[in-house]
Amino acid sequence: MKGDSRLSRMLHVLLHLGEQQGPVTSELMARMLNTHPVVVRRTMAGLREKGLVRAERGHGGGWSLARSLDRISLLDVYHAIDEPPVFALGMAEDEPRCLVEQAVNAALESELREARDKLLKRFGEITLAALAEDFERRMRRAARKSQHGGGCGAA
Amino acid sequence: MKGDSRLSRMLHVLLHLGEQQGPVTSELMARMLNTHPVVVRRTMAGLREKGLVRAERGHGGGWSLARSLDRISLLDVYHAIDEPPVFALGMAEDEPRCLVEQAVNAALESELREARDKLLKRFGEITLAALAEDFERRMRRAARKSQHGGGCGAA
DNA sequence: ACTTATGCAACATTTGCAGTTACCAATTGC
DNA sequence: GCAATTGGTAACTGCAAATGTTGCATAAGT
Repeated sequence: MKGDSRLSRMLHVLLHLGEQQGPVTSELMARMLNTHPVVVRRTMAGLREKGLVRAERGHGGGWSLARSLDRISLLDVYHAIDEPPVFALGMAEDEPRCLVEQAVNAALESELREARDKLLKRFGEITLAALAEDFERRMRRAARKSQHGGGCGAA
Repeated sequence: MKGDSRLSRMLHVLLHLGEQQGPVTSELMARMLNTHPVVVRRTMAGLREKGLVRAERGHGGGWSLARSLDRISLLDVYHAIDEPPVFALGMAEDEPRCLVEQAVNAALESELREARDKLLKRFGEITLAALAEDFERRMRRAARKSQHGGGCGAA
């Protein structure tokens, strides 16, 4: 595996939710993401708890946005998926007795914390509406070259 | 495990190498790192190939620095362990057909690339000698409070 | 020769995300 | 009421990467 793709996937389906109006089923989302409905529900559960989306059960049910895309930032989504580790790099021990290792940890933790803080700050400044705009640009550019619409194969 | 600890571990043992003069065996290093000699050899192999350390075989052999600590940066060590992934976050697909996903990937990749570049730039500015200085400070501070020396349990 | 080391391949273990199955709960339509 | 649809959740499997472990070959000192 190349990493935790939950953030990437949730951004993807949220943008699709922003396009379609009316609820979208986990089944359809799963086809968009090339995965399985249970994976969708599992990950979307966090977004529901944070109030980013709503889920309706039963006939005609599915997922819909609880806020407009310009009120959702990448940081909101990151929080909603439970803030998984940003870095693959880690310390050998968390509270080492060895003073050498303490010095190493202090330096690494300081750099990683700063990098993480800056990254999350940037995430906080980017809304899903901005990503949707970029998508529209790509749509228009693609439409000029070929003739088909630009959605997912599943959409 | 909380992440890839190879960078952390290599920094740790390199600082110990800087303290002791004369070769240190993988056996002893393994005790410093609470691991096994083969893990040490496996990871140190990269540093050897990059010319950061030397390994001598046979009686009285072991590992020693090929450069002084002020000529080794965190970035050098990162390169030497083969540049493992910095982030735990990744994309669902590398070359998606869906234009929505392309927009998501473009935004995420751009932010992650920038964060990585900045982090590695910082790594390039930090030498192991700087970490060793911080260790010395911790040593003196600990010596003032208690009576024992400040090395590893294994050292 | 014997002992001490590294070098290296092969295999087992662990950890976390992803995939899958199964069953329950809620809601709609007949 | 009953069947069909859809989310909620637990439990299990699959998989990839770092780590742990064993075994054996190679090199160097005594």
